[in-house]
Amino acid sequence: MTPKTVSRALNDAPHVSEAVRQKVKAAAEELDYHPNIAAQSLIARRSFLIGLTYERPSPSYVVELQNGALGRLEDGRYRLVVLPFSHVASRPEELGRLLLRAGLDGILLAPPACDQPALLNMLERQKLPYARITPHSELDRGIVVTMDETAAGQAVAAHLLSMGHRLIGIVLGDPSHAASMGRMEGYRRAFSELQVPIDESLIVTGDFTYDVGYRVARTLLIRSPRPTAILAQNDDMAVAAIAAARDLGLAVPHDLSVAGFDNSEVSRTAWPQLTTVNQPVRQMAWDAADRLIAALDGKSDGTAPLRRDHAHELLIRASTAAPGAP
Amino acid sequence: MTPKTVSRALNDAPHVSEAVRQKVKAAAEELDYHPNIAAQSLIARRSFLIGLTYERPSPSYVVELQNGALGRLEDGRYRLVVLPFSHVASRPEELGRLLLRAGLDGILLAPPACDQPALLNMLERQKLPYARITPHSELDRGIVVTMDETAAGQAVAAHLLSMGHRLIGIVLGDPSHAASMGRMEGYRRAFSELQVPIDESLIVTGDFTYDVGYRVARTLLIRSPRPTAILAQNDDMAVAAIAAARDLGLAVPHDLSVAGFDNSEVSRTAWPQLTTVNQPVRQMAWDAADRLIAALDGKSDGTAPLRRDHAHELLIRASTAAPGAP
DNA sequence: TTGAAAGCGCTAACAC
DNA sequence: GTGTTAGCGCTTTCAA
Repeated sequence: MTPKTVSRALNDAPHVSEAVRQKVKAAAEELDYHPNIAAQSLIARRSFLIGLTYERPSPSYVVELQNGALGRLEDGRYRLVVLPFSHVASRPEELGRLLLRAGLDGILLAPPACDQPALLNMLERQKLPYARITPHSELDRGIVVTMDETAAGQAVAAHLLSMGHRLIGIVLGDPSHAASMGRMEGYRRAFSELQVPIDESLIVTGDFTYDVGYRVARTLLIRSPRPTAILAQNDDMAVAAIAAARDLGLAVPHDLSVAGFDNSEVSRTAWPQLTTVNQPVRQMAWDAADRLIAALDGKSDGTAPLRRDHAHELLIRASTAAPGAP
Repeated sequence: MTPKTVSRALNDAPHVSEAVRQKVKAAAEELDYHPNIAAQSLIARRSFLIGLTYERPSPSYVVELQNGALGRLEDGRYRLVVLPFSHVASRPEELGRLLLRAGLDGILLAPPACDQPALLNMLERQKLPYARITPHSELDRGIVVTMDETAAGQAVAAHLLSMGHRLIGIVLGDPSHAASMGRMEGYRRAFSELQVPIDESLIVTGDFTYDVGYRVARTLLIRSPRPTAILAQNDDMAVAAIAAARDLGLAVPHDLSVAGFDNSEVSRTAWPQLTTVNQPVRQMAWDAADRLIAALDGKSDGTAPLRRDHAHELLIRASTAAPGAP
């Protein structure tokens, strides 16, 4: 019984008698033997490691992202390495070096890293395959999984307008996330469709966090005339807007309607429950992992499109109503 | 210039002239050369991979855990592999096999995996080092980072009792998490210290999730006499209790005080903000990673205790008040 | 169906 | 300070 025979038996390779295979497997089990992955990787020229890069957004987003990817990886052949990285926009090469040094077979890029051309250039130069989750620029580059943010933004803005709101405060997210601009563009379309002018002074900038969201929402609510609705670019800021309203003695949705974005956990546990947009993060992450792995395994049939769009879903809940509604 | 010289230069090993070292590094930079980690691992007999295992609890807990560990790993030498696993209690050997096959150097175990003796046995048999985060049994086994759940439970229960509550509903978490029992024990101590009897019929069992929390909290609130306060074993269930109260027309904290556990994001964004207990998850995860790595690098000085306790912190916020307070 | 030899990319140990 | 040799644990030839 030579090493090679054992190798064949354990890997279910052909040219081994069934009897030998059984005996080898039994012995391996008995001895708690596990092949050395480093040695296998050295030969295969693969690490069986997939990276996931994102930038400190809300916990629920991160977990959805991870669970989506892990769902696809669950046969255990590939392992998921998490590589969060802050301030990508100001130092894309640094992230690139980190990723290239991590010995990955492929990488899943969430916003805003997926929108850094300098980073994509580095990865391509080193032939490190990547899949981009909801990028907003260069949509033809690499494997892309998207949701039409503009259409989603338009849907939620149209919802508020259709209920009669005209003075609508807008709380933008971090401007370095392209999602922010895409959603804003959707708002503009909804307004222009109804020929309602946008009051630019009612647009304020947050950074997707609760604390900053609270502050900027408050500035909107102490204005006169006061907006009757607030469009927040994510749920955390929308919840913050509700808190700011409450602290000013305003009732939601009677005095103020609030809509969020993301359908995060907090949008359901908030009170009133948030009207928001569901971004199928989990499915998109699964899809991205699926196609990245297909590419790594050489199984992409070449005919599959590189880009795939997932649908958004407007979830109308209790935080929005007609102005002054009971 | 032989391979070995290059190796020495790149690894900042001694016995290389500074001139050569510079030249080698410049060339490596120029060629985007990165050493093959698999080959290095094969020699070093280390993968430089740390695993993190947990069971689908709240997103904020998971992210705190990861960020704590990643904070310690940030020099990039070690990488973090996430390995969530459901229903550990019913199949610990399956998780053990997964971990042993993942080629890890060490593993961070969060609840409830950290409390599975069968799992610990497997890891020890294979000499896979581990660190346990807030275990509740066999506290002398391996590297342990804990918080005294009983003391924390006692603190929060004492808080409610001291405000005059006597009819207190208790919403337990998943009984397979030992934390649940530890916290309950703390509640009992607080009651017995004041010689207040516990009404066992006011104890209900949830599973740490919002949805089940809502259901069981509701059963408490439609009882007569109705409890004046609810002790929930985590924040998600506490928020659910608030929602159930609201849906029954009860005001918090006027008609019902609610206290949670965990100081999760939702405890701050809820309304009213939750009285809760801060578990320093992030610091504990950092500490666990720190000591695991010290052990892997052979740098544990042998004098450091294997177990380290972190302090809890009772956060009194707006969801608790004296019974009937305005 | 099985085995022997060679080598994946790197570095420890030992010359020089 | 630098080079040579050997080998980490596994699998791919190719031969038996």
